[in-house]
Amino acid sequence: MKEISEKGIKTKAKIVETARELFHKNGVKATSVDEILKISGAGKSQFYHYFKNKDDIVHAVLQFYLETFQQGTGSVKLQINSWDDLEEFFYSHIRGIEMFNSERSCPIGSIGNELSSENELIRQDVNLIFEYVRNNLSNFFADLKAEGKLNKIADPESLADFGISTVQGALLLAKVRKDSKAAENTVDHALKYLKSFSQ
Amino acid sequence: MKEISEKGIKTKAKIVETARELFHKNGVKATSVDEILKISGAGKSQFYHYFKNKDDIVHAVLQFYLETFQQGTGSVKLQINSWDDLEEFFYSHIRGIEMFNSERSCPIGSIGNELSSENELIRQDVNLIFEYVRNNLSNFFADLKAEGKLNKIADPESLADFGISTVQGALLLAKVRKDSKAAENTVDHALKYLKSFSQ
DNA sequence: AATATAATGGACTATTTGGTACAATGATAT
DNA sequence: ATATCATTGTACCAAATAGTCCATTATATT
Repeated sequence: MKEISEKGIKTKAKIVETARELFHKNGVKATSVDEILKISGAGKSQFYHYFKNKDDIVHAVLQFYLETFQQGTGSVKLQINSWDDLEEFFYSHIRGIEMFNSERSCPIGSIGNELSSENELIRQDVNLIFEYVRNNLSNFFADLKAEGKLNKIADPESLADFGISTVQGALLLAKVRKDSKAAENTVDHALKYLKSFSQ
Repeated sequence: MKEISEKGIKTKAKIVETARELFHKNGVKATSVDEILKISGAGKSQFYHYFKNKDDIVHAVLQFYLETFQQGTGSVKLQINSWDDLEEFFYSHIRGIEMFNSERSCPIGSIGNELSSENELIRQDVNLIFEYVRNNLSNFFADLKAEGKLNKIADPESLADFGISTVQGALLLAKVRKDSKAAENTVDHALKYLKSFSQ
């Protein structure tokens, strides 16, 4: 496979989209290649024409998420330049899980949890995305601090860690509870804490 | 299987212990029944003598965790009667993952993430444990409040949600990063926030 | 000792899994 | 038109999986 035609791009994208949905809904290990193919309408030869193996499509799905963040095309915006933006960042995750009746957690964290111990490359993929998010949060705090709008004792990076963790934990809790209320509470408190450094 | 002998109890316990370790290390779906048997040294007939099916042993493992909490026999203590106890609750989780070089997250949350969408009973098992932990945290805050030692605006239950979420998120982040520092940061901040309600 | 019941060993099976082989078709550039 | 290369359909395979069956051994009760 050297080149890839317009048609091929479509086929490939369809497979990735289907895989993404199934991974999010049921998990990676609970999703068979055959199921992806059946739903996407593609054949087996198509799948292995575009992907080396099953791990490779997990990689492709994670790549998709990263690009979505980078291009700002998803429902979660990482252009955080104000406290309002930060609020929006947090609450967009809550809205995200509510769209699925709190029956799913974070599609990225979920893959990280399931496969980090088994596949080092996938762990790195997930980590890369987390780092990307972390940097965006961290930069927001650092910028505020440079402007003297954030308490001097505040450490931007550790606050960013705190931000990611609370979101991940909140989404997991929502899924286990099948209720988004605890996640909302978590996010409310986390935001309140972060804002307490504002000055 | 009506009664179960001393010997049987041992065999069963050995199987549960092995399963618990493997589920924690690799995940439930990544662990085959055969692998559990091979490592525990038990045979197939033994397994299906004591457990209905694979889901049933996941249930048994979760039951074990619940009992460990209830009996206070594990490394995480839920008898929280002081801020020191709460600190210990949080940091014992950090120590827990560091014991495994930050290559594992919470064994319970992990199962919740992997199986909640597929098996409703297991989701309820995990939820029950989370509720148990939540109640312990919540009661601590409520007691403080009753004594006038906690800010009146503080809501014990939502603070408990916040506590569980941060721990879960912290552990997940540690696993994906293969580093416990971010988890420590998270826990530090969470504790600081919770203590800010003290008075 | 006889009986009942629990505990084991291990072969077997049906199904699902990820992955391959290979031929056939479609498009495209010269 | 033809050679080339991407795309697709489908049959196939070997390995792994969860779960069954049945015979045998251990243990305890009478």
